[in-house]
Amino acid sequence: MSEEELLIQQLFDEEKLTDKQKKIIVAAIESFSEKGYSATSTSEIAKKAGVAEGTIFRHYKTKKDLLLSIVAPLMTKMIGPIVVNDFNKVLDRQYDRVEDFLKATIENRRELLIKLLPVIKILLQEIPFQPELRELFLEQIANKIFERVSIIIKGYQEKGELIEMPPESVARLAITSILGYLFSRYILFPHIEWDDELETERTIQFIMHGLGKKE
Amino acid sequence: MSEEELLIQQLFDEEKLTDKQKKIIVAAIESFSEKGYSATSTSEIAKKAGVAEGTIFRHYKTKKDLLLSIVAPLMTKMIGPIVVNDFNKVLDRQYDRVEDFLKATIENRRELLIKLLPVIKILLQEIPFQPELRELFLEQIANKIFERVSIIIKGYQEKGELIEMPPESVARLAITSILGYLFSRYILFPHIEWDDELETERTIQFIMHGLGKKE
Amino acid sequence: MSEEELLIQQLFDEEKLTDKQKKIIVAAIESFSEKGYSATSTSEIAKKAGVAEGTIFRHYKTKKDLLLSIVAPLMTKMIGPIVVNDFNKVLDRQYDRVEDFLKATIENRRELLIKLLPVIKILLQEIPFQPELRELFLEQIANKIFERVSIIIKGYQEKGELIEMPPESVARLAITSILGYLFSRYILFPHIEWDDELETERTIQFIMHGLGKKE
Amino acid sequence: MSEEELLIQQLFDEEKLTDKQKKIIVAAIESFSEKGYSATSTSEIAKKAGVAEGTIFRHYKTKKDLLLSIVAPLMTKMIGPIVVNDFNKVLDRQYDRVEDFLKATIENRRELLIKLLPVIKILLQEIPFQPELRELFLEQIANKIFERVSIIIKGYQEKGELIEMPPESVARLAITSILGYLFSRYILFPHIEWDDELETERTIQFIMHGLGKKE
DNA sequence: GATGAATGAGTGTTCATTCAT
DNA sequence: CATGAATGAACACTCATTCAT
Repeated sequence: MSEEELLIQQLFDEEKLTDKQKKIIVAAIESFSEKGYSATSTSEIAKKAGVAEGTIFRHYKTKKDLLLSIVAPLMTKMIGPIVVNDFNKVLDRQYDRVEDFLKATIENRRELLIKLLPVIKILLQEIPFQPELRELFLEQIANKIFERVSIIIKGYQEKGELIEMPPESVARLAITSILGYLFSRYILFPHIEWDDELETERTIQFIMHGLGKKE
Repeated sequence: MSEEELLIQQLFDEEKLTDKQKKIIVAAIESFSEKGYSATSTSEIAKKAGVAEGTIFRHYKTKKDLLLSIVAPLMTKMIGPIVVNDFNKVLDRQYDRVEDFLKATIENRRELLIKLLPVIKILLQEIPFQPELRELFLEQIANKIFERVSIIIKGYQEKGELIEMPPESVARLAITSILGYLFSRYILFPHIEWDDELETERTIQFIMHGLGKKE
Repeated sequence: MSEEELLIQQLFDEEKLTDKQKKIIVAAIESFSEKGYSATSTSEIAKKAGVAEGTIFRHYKTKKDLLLSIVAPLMTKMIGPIVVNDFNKVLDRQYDRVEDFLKATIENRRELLIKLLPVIKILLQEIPFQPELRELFLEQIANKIFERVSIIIKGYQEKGELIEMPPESVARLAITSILGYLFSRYILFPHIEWDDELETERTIQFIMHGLGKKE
Repeated sequence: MSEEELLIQQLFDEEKLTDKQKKIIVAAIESFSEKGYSATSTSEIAKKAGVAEGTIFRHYKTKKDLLLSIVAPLMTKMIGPIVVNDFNKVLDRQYDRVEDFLKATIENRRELLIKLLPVIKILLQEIPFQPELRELFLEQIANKIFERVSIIIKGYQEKGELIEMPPESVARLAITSILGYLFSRYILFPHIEWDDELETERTIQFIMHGLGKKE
């Protein structure tokens, strides 16, 4: 729980959350990611959080409000820094090769990613059904990231490190490969033993060189 | 509707479905894929199908039963043939190069895939929450496909067409790339104009050669 | 089942019952007496009887019809003979003493009573809730029996065998004692070992001499 | 209604019942005893109680819970005092003769019994179908009462007031006679005019001396 | 005569939300 | 602020009954 609380503070610290609010958020994340948003009842969240049912609605006008208040900061607070911090390093030529950039990005975000996995899962699950979420996502992620990423990609393309292909396609292929790994790893086959470092390596190798054998 | 009916017949033909049953299935697929399984009520399905609510439960004991009866045939009827028909062609050396195999597989399944997309969407959405579904999926797909695919992959690896990498990893990377494309194409950004043929080509190229530039 | 079938024939023989009808009756008796009339569904009866749901309603217009068709013959066919046969024997002075009459009546009806217990249980359970049943019961039993019994009782009273008390009260006390025994024996404490003969003896003794010690 | 409210308070006073809870209980008792537990719907109770249907389920998890919460106190609160208060008086030799004991017991409980009759009716009706009820009944009544009653009976037997017969049989005969009277009086023939005092007298006389004439 | 698909009102129960305390 | 009783619409599901086959 205290592990989760840290995550909560990382995601939600700026707005001052009361103790009860934190408990509600933690409980909601747990339930939403386990059973899905629609299949989770507010009373269940209240019970798990140890607060009265009414308390939830004092802080969040509706259930959907609660969902948004969980998922929105993920997009604004989490993705933002990645783009700004990490990408700037790339733009500052700190990584000569794409591999190194990818590796570094994944590496120093892995722990955070795993911690955030429940929230990411909620986000991915609900994006198809919540127009507000989709729009928020498109504004915050798709556009911002693609904008930045395009520059990076173009940079590497100019250096001859990446093939000529519209940056959006490059981004799509790279990102879905990484998310595909996470999906297989943590949602489809969580019970299998994974050598995470090796499999990350392979995923990066795949992104860079594909499956075809070089002769 | 008649388009959808064709799909229904393709997926469900063996069991003789009554007229009302078909209408229920069509309505359920539409609603489940639009709003999600949990957020769809049986009364809504009944209204959309133009039948009494009781009629649903005469044919499907529970709501979950209805979900399974929609999604299960997708796995047994759809994936089966792909494995058996297409893969046999590969084993029979009809495709010399992996590219050709991938292309042919995607190409002649594309229409079906698009038609089945709502059902696929339902499947992907509910797998994380329905243990029965996950198990069914693992039995029907993961195991059967990986078994077959391993042979094919090993074959190409022996021919020097594919890099040395455990077949499971190869399969995972290839498959998630394809599904990632479909997810981006039809779920995340369905409103963007896509040049499907070109993007398929790129996805295959990516799978084969990655993003790194050959010099 | 063949045991029960005999009972069915005894109760229902005159009207010619089809095979299916018999099965319905047997199933209904079993379910009604196990779970009560209201808590038993017609579909359940149909399943237990091995007939289609519609078949029940071909023979019995409504569920209540089915109930009445089970319980009514108990009153007309069962109680009738007791009154006519046995009571006539008493009137014919075949039993000098009340004890002997009671003993003989209970004795040679015991097996039948036990077999009919499920139906009796249904009758007792539903009398408070079904006005039709209550009226039928009052007409068939209360009035007919009390009429006859009054004569018998008056006879024994004149012989000085019974105390002076209005015959209705005498009848009530005697009958509830016997039914109270059956209720304790078969409904409240069926799992206890009972010495039936002894306990019947005691019940009769109680009816005749009460609990007070003669000095 | 205010009459019934008194009853409610007598049965349920210890737990503090809200106003709505009382109304629900009163309505449930009325409906259950009029139509039986299974034939009564929760919506009907809600309507009669003037509360929302959801309110019932806030206080009682299930419909059966409501039944138990009505019937259980009858056993613990009603029967308990009888056993403790009245029986102690007997043990304290306050009643020399069994008749006096029986008379006093019935007399000073009659009003309460009549008020509780609806609840008693529910109890008697549902005992055959609700295993929980039967067990509760056996624990609370059968065992506790028989234990106490045995002592009393043995006491009177030693004094030569009661015949030699196993105390359980004595208890069964006495109790079913009293209940048989109540059943005839209030359930089977409530519409007939009864001289209650006289009929109670007769029932006691019957229990003590039976129907046989002393010469 | 027998079937079982079809019905729609009704079942017990849960829901998100409100509001007096 | 926080509570939890209260709500009534909605929920998944069952019911007795009908009727075309």
